[in-house]
Amino acid sequence: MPKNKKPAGGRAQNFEPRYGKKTSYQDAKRRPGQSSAGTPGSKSPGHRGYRPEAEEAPRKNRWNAQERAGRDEARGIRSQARDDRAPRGGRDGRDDRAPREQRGYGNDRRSDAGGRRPYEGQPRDDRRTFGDARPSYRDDRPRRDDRPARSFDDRPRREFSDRPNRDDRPRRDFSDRPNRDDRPRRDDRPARSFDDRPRRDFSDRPNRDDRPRRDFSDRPNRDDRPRRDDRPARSFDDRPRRDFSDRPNRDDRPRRDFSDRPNRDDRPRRDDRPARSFDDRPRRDFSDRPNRDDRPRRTDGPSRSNWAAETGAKAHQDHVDTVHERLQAEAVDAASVAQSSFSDLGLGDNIVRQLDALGAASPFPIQAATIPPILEGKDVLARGRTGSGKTIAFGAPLVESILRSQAGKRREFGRSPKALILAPTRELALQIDRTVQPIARSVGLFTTQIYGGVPQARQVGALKKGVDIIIGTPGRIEDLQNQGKLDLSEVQIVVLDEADHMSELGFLEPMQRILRLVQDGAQKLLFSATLDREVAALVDEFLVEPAVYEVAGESQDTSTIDHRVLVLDHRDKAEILNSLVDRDGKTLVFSRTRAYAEMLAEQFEDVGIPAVALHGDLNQGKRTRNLQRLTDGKVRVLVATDVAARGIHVDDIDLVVQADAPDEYKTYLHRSGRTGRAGRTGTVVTLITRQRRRRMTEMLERAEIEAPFDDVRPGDDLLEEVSGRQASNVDA
DNA sequence: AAAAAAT
Repeated sequence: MPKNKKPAGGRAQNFEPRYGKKTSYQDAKRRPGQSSAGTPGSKSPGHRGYRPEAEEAPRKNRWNAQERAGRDEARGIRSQARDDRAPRGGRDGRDDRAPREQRGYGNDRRSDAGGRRPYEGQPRDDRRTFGDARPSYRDDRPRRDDRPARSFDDRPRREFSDRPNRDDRPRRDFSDRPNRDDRPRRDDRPARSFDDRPRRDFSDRPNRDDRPRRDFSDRPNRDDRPRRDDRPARSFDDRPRRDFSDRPNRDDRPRRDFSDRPNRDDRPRRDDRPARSFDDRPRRDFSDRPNRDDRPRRTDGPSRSNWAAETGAKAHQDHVDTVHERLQAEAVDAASVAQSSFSDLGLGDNIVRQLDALGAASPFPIQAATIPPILEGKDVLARGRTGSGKTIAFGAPLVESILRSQAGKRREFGRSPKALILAPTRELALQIDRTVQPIARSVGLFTTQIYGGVPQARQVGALKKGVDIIIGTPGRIEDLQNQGKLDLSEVQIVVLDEADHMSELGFLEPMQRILRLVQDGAQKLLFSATLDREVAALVDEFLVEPAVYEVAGESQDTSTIDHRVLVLDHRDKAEILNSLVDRDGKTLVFSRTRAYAEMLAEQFEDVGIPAVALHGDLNQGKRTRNLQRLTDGKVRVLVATDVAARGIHVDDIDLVVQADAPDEYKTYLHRSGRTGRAGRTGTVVTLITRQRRRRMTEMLERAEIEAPFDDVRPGDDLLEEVSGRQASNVDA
């Protein structure tokens, strides 16, 4: 077998080599089921918080050298795959190209056929070494197999990002970049901030007001749209069919949602529609389920509000208003909870102090709403707008509850976890841990992260010592559970962050398997900014009389986000993207595919805009590092797939660019929610081609977002205006 | 299409 074999079913776009991969030699030494903790590399530490510093120092250089070699190798592979790409120095290397003004990428590139790659190549002499000198890594790389103690597998990869001696390293990626320091416009530009902008600029835009709404008025098939009834359930495309197909009494419903809604066009009715479609439904989901009533636990709380129950329908009919179905929720009036403190809500002093240290001095509305019922032990569904503070809303009461349940008990070595927090991406799991861990530590509880893409040893080691709260992603949690290294039987509280996403195809079944492993009486908490009927499959099986909460009056039009849609010709897209991200603030660019995300990051680099990518084809170390570089401000542009759409919090992202429009309104809401967090302002720009206007309009309707559409060409002042730069010849 | 376990 060739040593350099590729995975049989490997992905076409493997941008990163897998360092942690075991050789067949090592695999043969290890028996299935045998812990890897006994292998030489892991040194199974004897206590939590073990830092292998003694042997780490010498190892570090070796690993870094290897990493560099691997990265260069990856670059070689990549440029071979796209050998017509303009080659130049590596992303981390010195940039010896001409100054950016001479390179230019503005209107002068209009003639460029295709417009995708504005820069045709300079000679790739700065990379020649990789082509010839690479065989030592690629073909006969003896060091990989011969080294006895493979340190990569068991080392905690993530420590590289926060290692103190990282800053001391001489190889600084950005400090010696000429084009970064030289850019004068960056520092000189006067107050690029959004505050002095006239806020809503669409109102006085001539071309907008004058437009006679041509898109809709003269479209024949929109006014008399007969196709609507013929079309096979158009708006359910993005929802999992399973909810409807296998429910017996659902099939009987005469598709009321669409057949009796003829007047979508002249919808003034929207606001006066009294009760959203849930009230007339027979509440079949819960009342007649046999396994629900039989369950013995927590049926003692009669005051509990039911989901989809009459209690929820009272005060917020005016704003419970989406095109899509929503869960009926008990709205919490922000004003009514404004006076409460975390102490009032039932949290202990240590936790309150820690929350204060985390910057949460007083509870946000969603926190005030959910903390008391969670402390009471209720199953809770909560919908809180992006950036509204959901992590603390479940994290703090979870810690308090576990603390109370453990009161008087000593922390035993090897105890099984008592709480489980599940997230759809590793980055989100990490981020949740960064909030929950300090809260837990403040009362002497321990958390650990259980997610894939990193060696298991450290995670297993933590579990062996005993952990109270687990935060992770489904795959690795199931994996360790199957290996017998993780016992979920004592879990008392399970949190599903981004619960609607976790109920989608592909996630649902792992979630069901995991939830079946925890004790029947465990408390379940489901959180998401877009909580909807999609969670029904999980709610029906696992939740008992859940209370549903949302914050009253919290709709998208009260948010602090400006939404824009730019209509462009496809051939102009690359150039327009370049000018959109050429700005001072942090910009997050979304693409639909990993390959396009990677390509865009390179494209931006090629025009002198430092950018990194975040997607599932990168190894976890690179994912974590690239996200951190945006957080640190070492790079201002991150191009990501929807791996970054949900939950990820980076301070001060003030522009989100959707290079590919999302297909689903919920995706739009989550991507948009990476900006405008905690009351800050932000702009979301979506690029579409002309033929997509109608789809885009419909999606925005579902999202309840108003956004002006503007035709745009490269060089238009509108681009600078949208990206927050001062337009030269536009009078404010 | 992406994400989530390695292999």
